[in-house]
Amino acid sequence: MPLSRLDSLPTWLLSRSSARAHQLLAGALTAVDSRGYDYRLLAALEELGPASQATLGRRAEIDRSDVVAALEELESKDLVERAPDPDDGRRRIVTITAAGKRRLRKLDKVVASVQDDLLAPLSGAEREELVRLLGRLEER
Amino acid sequence: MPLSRLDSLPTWLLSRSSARAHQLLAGALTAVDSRGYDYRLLAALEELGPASQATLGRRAEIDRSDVVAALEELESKDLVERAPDPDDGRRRIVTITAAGKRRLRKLDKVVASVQDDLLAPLSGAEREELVRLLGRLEER
DNA sequence: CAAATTTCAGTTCCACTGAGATGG
DNA sequence: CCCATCTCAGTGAAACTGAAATTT
Repeated sequence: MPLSRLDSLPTWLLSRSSARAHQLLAGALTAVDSRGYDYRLLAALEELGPASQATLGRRAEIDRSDVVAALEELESKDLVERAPDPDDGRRRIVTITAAGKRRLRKLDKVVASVQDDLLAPLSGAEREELVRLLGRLEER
Repeated sequence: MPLSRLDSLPTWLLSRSSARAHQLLAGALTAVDSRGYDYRLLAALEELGPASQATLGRRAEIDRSDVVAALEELESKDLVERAPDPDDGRRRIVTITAAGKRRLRKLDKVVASVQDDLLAPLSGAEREELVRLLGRLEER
């Protein structure tokens, strides 16, 4: 029997797998008292080095309003520090702390384990192919 | 240069492509005065034939509470009809109307065009492979 | 009695918009 | 004057929860 209309729709399949990924991630991250924004911001910070909130938000693809709240929480946990940029009064420069780096290491492990869960039905070659194809989708 | 941490994460790639898919779909559907729930419900209706609201909701993966509101709206546009099930007083049987079928044809075209937009960077063989891999993810 | 269906009311999360304040 | 940044307040959609009423 052929796949039904819905079950072969790429948008439907993407939505389902993304929802499942989100569910796995959210569960694993809240179990270690973090949220998805935390990992994305910390990872962006390590990649970019100290950066303005706007730059971080663009890299982590988080809305400007949400960046404010998420960084406030990270700062309250001493995972990042924020200081005014001496060269540009509009900016606040965000820096990852030592505790932030340790947290990022921890989250790296958690996130890697979620990838493994999610991709369990696929072989190594298939996982690479999936990543490649999804990456190609971003080219426009 | 290697892919950065975020850019090669399957969960991240899925989240991005799903968000883009959702954005394309929502835009295209609101342009024809529909929403995502409408298409999923109408498609499920055509696939299942007349069905109870609960059955429809399970097939279209829409929460029981949201099914009620979405069907009320479809009924107000005369795209579906609801009648009590004579054999089971708990159920309301939902049937697609002629206008509903026409709307579904229209939405099929809209949705197909969104798939094409979304998958534009991929060849035909790659599209099939992507669908196959995403389908495999559901096996657990 | 247990289980399923429909419905209502309310919550939570995410992504976003608008606007104001500050500064380049 | 215009643009970028940071912040706050609020909006809207999507997904869900709890509970009640009805019926099997």
